Amino acid sequence: MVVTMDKRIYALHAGLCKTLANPKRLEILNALRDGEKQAKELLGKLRVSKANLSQHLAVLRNYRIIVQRRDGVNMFYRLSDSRMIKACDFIREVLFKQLAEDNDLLKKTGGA
Amino acid sequence: MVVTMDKRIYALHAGLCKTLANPKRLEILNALRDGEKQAKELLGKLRVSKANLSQHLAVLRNYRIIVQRRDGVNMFYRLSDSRMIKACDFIREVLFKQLAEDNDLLKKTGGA
DNA sequence: AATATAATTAAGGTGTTTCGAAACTACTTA
DNA sequence: TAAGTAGTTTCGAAACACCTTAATTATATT
Repeated sequence: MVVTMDKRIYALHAGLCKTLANPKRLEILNALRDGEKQAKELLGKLRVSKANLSQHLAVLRNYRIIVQRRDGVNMFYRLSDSRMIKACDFIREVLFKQLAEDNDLLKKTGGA
Repeated sequence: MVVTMDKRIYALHAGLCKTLANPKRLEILNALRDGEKQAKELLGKLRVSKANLSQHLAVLRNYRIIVQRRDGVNMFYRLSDSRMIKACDFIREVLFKQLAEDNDLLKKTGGA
């Protein structure tokens, strides 16, 4: 019983992580970092089709990473929990550490 | 030029996030949380085939989330950067918040 | 050298993700 | 109510991830 529970938690946890496993969705979350944005604004920032943006926003909405608000004909989106972007930031730090390591290696070997 | 750079960073960032986007890999990382473990031990904890475990470990190794050490015929694995598990923990907190919200909703509506 | 143990790699089938194109819905204003 | 703007959904194709089985590599023991 305990085993089954754990397995289900891991599946849900992985589901949430999946929402971060795409460059465009990361870009969306990053754009929403400092507050609410119109879908139209996002469309301007990211170089994506309207449909595709909407699809990615739907993924984030379905996993409740972002919340939607309508104002007339416009849709506004914002992050629903800042911990999600904190998680992103930790992972980004790991990435930069890796890139720094690669750079060190390159310098030491002189690219040979 | 700046745009291209950013796009590549997002792609690499997403790659790193992808390593978390699987229940079994999350379980592996969780098992390594408090120190090095033998592959054999992991095989005991997780209910996975040896080949499949090895594949998941390879993914984590390729993205340098874990590091490998051989001792005779045995392989030992450990986390290479604790920030990765911190990121996991933030996401897990978000998950538990969501589950709590669902539970509240259920109570309020009485399941009807 | 032969066998055993621990782990990895390869091949192949199945399911999932992603994206573009086209159709559709919701709201606003003339 | 017709047309316009903003956004969403559906469908199908290509790419990718995942798991199983079978073969392979690496080290240790007899």
